[in-house]
Amino acid sequence: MRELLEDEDDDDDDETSPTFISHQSSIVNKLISTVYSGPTIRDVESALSTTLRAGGSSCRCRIGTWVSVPEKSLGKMDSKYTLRMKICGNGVADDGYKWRKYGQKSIKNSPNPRSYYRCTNPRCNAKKQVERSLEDPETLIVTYEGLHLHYTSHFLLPRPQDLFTAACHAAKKPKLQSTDLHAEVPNCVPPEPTVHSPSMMLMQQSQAEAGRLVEGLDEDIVPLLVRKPCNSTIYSYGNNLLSHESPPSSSTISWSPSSPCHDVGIFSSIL
DNA sequence: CGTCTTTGACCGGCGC
DNA sequence: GCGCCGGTCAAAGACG
Repeated sequence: MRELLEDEDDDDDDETSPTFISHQSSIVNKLISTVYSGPTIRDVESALSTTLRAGGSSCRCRIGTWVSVPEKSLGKMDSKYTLRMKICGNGVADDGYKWRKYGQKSIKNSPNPRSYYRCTNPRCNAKKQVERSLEDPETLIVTYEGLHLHYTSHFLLPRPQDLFTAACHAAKKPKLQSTDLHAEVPNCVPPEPTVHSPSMMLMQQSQAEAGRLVEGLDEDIVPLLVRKPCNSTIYSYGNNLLSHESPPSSSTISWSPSSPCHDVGIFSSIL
């Protein structure tokens, strides 16, 4: 844990303020981030600010989801944040959490209904709203509210054989979870996790640490690879767009500071 | 039989 | 106060 905190301090100078109060809040934030393994508002803010500094307002997930973040959601970082995501084929990227749909409403001036989901974990008050974009029917507008008070496995990088086994189990189970847009994983390929960004490496260490701390705590998680099928996957290597049938890794994160488009692993866990 | 989705009803906030 | 609208509830049905 101490190593975790020190590592994160090295990674984020903003939280190493000499004042006691800020130090306290820093510790609290780290404790929270240790228990909560999903993306935090700060994570999102950090990732988004990086993207915006690079001159763009969109991110690209290696999973194949095109993410465009409205700038209006950046100014006020409360417990809500909105993401736009491209539907991949007949499915949509999922965020690894299990959601239960509790309502659907048709919205005024919108032909597309809005679906309301709640995290199935009883300890968690996270919610999300999903609706299709008016401009582009293939784009989903996902609004997240609240934080997941439990841990997911996105950054724990489960053993490749575990992912493979889980993916094969999923392939045997046609029933889809959470949304009506999910699709089955097209290829069961054991991933080879790689990390390109030092900060993301630290995040993975943090997640692994959190996983050890809360081991056995959470059960309603599904490996990201299993739940994020994309028949047509968009990759980003710098400014180049590549298409592949299957991603080399569900948790691979590449980062190019000079590129307006990034592979942002944190968003793959959000979506 | 348990879990999840669907969908109409209900409730509260907000503007007029 | 009233109506509109978005968010949530809960009963019923579907499904494995």
